[in-house]
Order: sequence, then C-alpha cells, then structure tokens
Amino acid sequence: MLRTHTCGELRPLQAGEQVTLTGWLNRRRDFGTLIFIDLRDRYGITQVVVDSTTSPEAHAVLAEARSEYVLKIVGMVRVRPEDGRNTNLPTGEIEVVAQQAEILNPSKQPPLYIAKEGNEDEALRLKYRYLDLRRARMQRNIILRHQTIKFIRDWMSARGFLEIETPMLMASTPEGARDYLVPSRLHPGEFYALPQSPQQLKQLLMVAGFDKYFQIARCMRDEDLRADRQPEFTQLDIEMSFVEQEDVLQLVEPLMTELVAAIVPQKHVLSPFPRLTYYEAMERFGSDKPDLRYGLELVNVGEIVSESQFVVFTQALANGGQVKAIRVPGCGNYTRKQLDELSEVARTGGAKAAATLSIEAAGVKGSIAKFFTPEQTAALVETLGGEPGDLLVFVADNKDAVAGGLDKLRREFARRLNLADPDLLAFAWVVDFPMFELNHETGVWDAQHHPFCMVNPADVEKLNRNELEGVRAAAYDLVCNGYELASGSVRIHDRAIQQRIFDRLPYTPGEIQRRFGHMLEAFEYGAPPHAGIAPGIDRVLALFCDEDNIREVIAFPKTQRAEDLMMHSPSPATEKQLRELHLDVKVEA
RNA sequence: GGCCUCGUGGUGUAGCGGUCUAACAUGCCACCCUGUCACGGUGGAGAUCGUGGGUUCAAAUCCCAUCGAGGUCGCCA
Repeated sequence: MLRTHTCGELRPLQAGEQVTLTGWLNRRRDFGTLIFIDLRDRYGITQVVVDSTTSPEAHAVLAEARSEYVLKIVGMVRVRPEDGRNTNLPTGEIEVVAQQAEILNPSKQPPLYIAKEGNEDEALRLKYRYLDLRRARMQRNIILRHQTIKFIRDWMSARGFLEIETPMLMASTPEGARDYLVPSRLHPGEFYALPQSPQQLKQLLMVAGFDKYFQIARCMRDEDLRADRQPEFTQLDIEMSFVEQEDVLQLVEPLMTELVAAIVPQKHVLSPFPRLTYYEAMERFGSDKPDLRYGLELVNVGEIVSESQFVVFTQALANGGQVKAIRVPGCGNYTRKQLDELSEVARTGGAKAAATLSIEAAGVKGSIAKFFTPEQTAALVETLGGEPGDLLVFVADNKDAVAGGLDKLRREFARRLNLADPDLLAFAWVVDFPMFELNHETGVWDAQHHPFCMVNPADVEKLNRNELEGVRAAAYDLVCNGYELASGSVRIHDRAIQQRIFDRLPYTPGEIQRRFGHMLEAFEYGAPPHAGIAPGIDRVLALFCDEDNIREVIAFPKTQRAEDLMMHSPSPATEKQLRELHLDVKVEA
C-alpha cells in the first residue's frame, strides 16, 4: 500500500502519528513559506500543511503541485490550533504536517473544476466522465448506488430469494420495444437480441421450481431516450411462485420502506403506501403515475358547465369529452401573459388550451366569466373549494387530452408553488390496469401489457363475452413522485389461456409457435401459479439522490442520441469484422 | 420524425446591428505573503463568438442551413 490512511479518516485520536496519505490536490492556499493543501480521495478531504522553514524539500515539491495532481504525503497528524478548526470537514480538527511529499502524477488543467459544482454543458461532462465522476456529487451518487444494490441483494437473500443470472444474448421477441441486435458469426444472417427484460426466462425459472427469484438485471431497449430513459438500464427483476398479487405488493412495500430508512434516512415515505386503481388515478390526477406529494386534484365540472354559454365547454361535452379543473391557491393575480402561458403548458399534455377564472372577493374574473350564470359560477367555486385569490384552471377536450393537459398543469403549478416536499417519497400502488386499450387510429383494442399478464379473475366472464373495454389486468405499478418505478403482474400459467392471448397478437400461428412455442410447451409440464414485478433501479436512485435525470446516477450514461461521448460508441466496424459476421452495410443517403 | 431551449477564452456567464481591438467571474501563469480553508494582493497570457452560407457600407448580434447538447410529443408490450 502506498498509503496508511485515507483522506477521510484522521481524527484528533491519531495526533502525533506519522501517516502517509495519497490523493488528488483539491485546492491549495499558498502563503509563500507556508502552503496549505486540501488532499482529496473518495473518503474525504484532509488538510496538509507544509512549512519551508522546517521541511524545505517537501515545501519545494508542493510549491510545484497544482489542481488534480496526484500526491503522496508523509507527515505527522497534528490537532489544529483552536481558531484554525474547520467544522465543515469531518477531518477539520486535525491537519497533516508534511515531512515528505511526492508528485505521483501531474495533471493538465482539467476542463471541469473538480472542487466545485459547475454548470457545464452536459456533453463536456460526458466526454470527460472520468473527471466528472471525481466530483463530490457524482461520488455520492455512485456510492449510494452501490449501497442500494448491496442492500437489495442482502434483503432479498435473507428472505430466501435466489439471484439467478440470465443470458445477455437472447432471442428477439416480436412485440414490445425495439431490440438491440447482435449478429451471429456462426449463423450467417441470424441475430441474437439483447434482453429488454428477462421476462420469459424468469417465468421459466418458476417452471423450474426456483420459486423465489431475483436479479439485478441489465435491460436494453432501442427506443428514443428521455430524462428517465437510457438505452440500457438496471432493474430489480423479481418473480415468485405460489403467490397472488397481494403477496408481491407485501414484499416490495417493506423492501422499499426499509431501503429508504437504510440508505436515505433523511427521507420519509407514506405508510402504508396508498393504493389507487388506474381509473381513480386518471380521474383524480390525470396520470397513471401521479405525484402524491401535493393536492391540486382534478375535479370534473362537466355537469355544472353543460348548460353554460361557453361553446368550447359544451361542444367538448357534446363530443363525448370532459371538462375538468384544478384549483390553484394564490395564483388569482396572474397576468394575461402568464395565463396565456398556461395554454402552452396544457398543449404539451395534448390538450388544445386551458381556460381560467380568477376568484376575487367580489366574484370571479376572466375572459370566460361572462359565459356562466351566477348560479353556475357559484357552483364552480364551491365544487372546487375556491377561495379569493385562487385561480381555477379548466381544460375541456376528449378524455385523454383533459387528463394529459391537467397532468402537465398540475406538475407545473406544483413546481412553481414549491408544493412538493423534497424529502417525501410518496410511494403508491396503482392497481387494476385495463387489460386492453383502444387504438384511436385503428379502432382496435390492443393489449396494454405484455402477453403473459393474467386477466383479473373477476373479469374473466367479460373477457369470454368479448367485452374488452372494462376488462382489468392483474397488473400493478409502483409509482413515486410522478415516476413509474416498477411494473408487475400475475402471470398466466395455463397453456390454454396463454394460447388465447397469443392468438390475439398480429402473428400467424406458425410465427407464434416459433416465438412462443417454448413458453406454451413449458406450461404443459406443471407450471406453478406465479407473479412478479421489476422496480427500475436507476429511477429509484434518481429519487434518492434528488436528481431529475437518471444519467446522474449512472457511471457512464449515453446522450439523447444514444452515443457515448467518451468511448465514441456506436462506431463503425472494420471490414474484417463485417466479413466475419456476414454483414454488408448499406448507409442510406 | 415533430416542437421547444441552448452553443462567446480552460470553465460559467454578459454583450443581441457600428462605441467589440469582445466584458465579467473563476481557472491558468509570474511575483509577494506564516494560519488559510471560495485565503489575500499585484501583474500577465488566453476567444477568428459551434460550423457553412446569406442580408447589410458594417454581423457575436438579423436570416437560412447544418452540427452538437438538453427537454418534450410520438415511441417505450
């Protein structure tokens, strides 16, 4: 070892000891004959002091040292003078008086300041990710990530779950996200697919009798990126046999609660986790992943405004749409410009516009106020619980647009008004997802989930009658603060039912046999009832770390165009590689 | 694929038709300084304003295209 201690561990207890520290030069303060250096490693920062009158050689070395030089310091631990303590540092009561100093490696001027949070273009951070990762924030996030995954492994193991690895080179599955493909050298013209999730394999592990399975599983999907979506991401993949939906929820809820307590004790959760049906979530929040840290709930005012003179509202209702509103406290004084911006926000959620009424002591004001009778106005204010000074924001449109528009507005107001407690992790279960959703373009009911998801037993009759609209899936999501953190379901374990679901897919019987024949066959050999779920680790960590984008909790993430700016991937293959893989590349003009 | 935001010394910002021979902060270099911890002081170097066209007597500034980053809709069973 080149060092005896780390930069985070020395205390007055070690005063008088000779120690050797190594680390990066975080900051220096040069007084000529006296130089202070903050030496940094991932454990902390320790102040080194060198005096030219007592250690001229060490002083000469450290006079040369600059930011991010890698140093080795041999010196004596000394309690700092009373007025020289630094209460901001855990090591702030001591300093190391350098006797010898060595530059293990110099550094060019780095393109990022390591010692201070900057506001750099993210492309620069990604290009020099190894420097970005030196910074305190990223070190904290990456360490928290390790602790989280370690906690999960221990917790699941203690409850009898086995971590079982599944292959990265898999077969392409036809539905779902776009696959990442890997060409086969031994099988010209054939490809592996990287897993979108180990879904089929974990179900086959249930058939194999590994009744409690988990895996910290990497998943890849070749879809467009978002703040909470990377081309590869990590899931806690879970599957259990001989259980029902309730058993899965009763496993994950304490896992999350105890994880929060262990890893981010400054944060708190709602206990027990609230449960909402999908229908309820959409009605009250306009979202299947509502942020429950604040109110601003959606209120249906269709009945009140149906007789009004406001054609936009009555027309929307006549077309089978909805009129809903939220009450925003204290925003009644919005200017015309601010009110216009709200329509812009509503548009990002798919609605055409937002209308508003300001509540004043004397009555309501706003461009649409004239369309309502005094009775209608009073009913609106009362139904929404409006107080003077409040702003009522309405969206009238088809059901989806109303939900989307008000969801966006709700989030925007919560942000502006600072309504969300940053230390609250408002976990909640959303249950009873619909089994099918209407494709507005084709008018056909499509399966909303993967084809292994069981129908809610209470709705089997409906399904048999082919009344698809109200059929619920035995599917559930864990949501938190506006993010979908996990999605799961009870699976089909009956060959006949599974066959019927597959038959609904737009594939020929031959294709279904080729793609899913192994699943159908496995179900003929004693498949146990089973269910599972898969929390997204990256999103959990983003919430733990107060980051609003998962790149900040991934060591080496990719850009929105799915590139790695440091390693330069993707990149062209050589002629030789292509030849071996039997590939001919044609780049479109 | 659509829409929106951003791109100016190493880094972050200002400047938004002429006063720009581009400003400020920080970092960097040199010198001074024995108790700092965002040390302080003095001096200095460092940018053809992402790229390419165009408009104009004149472009960092206006227009078009393009490249790059981010956000979002579509997409993500």
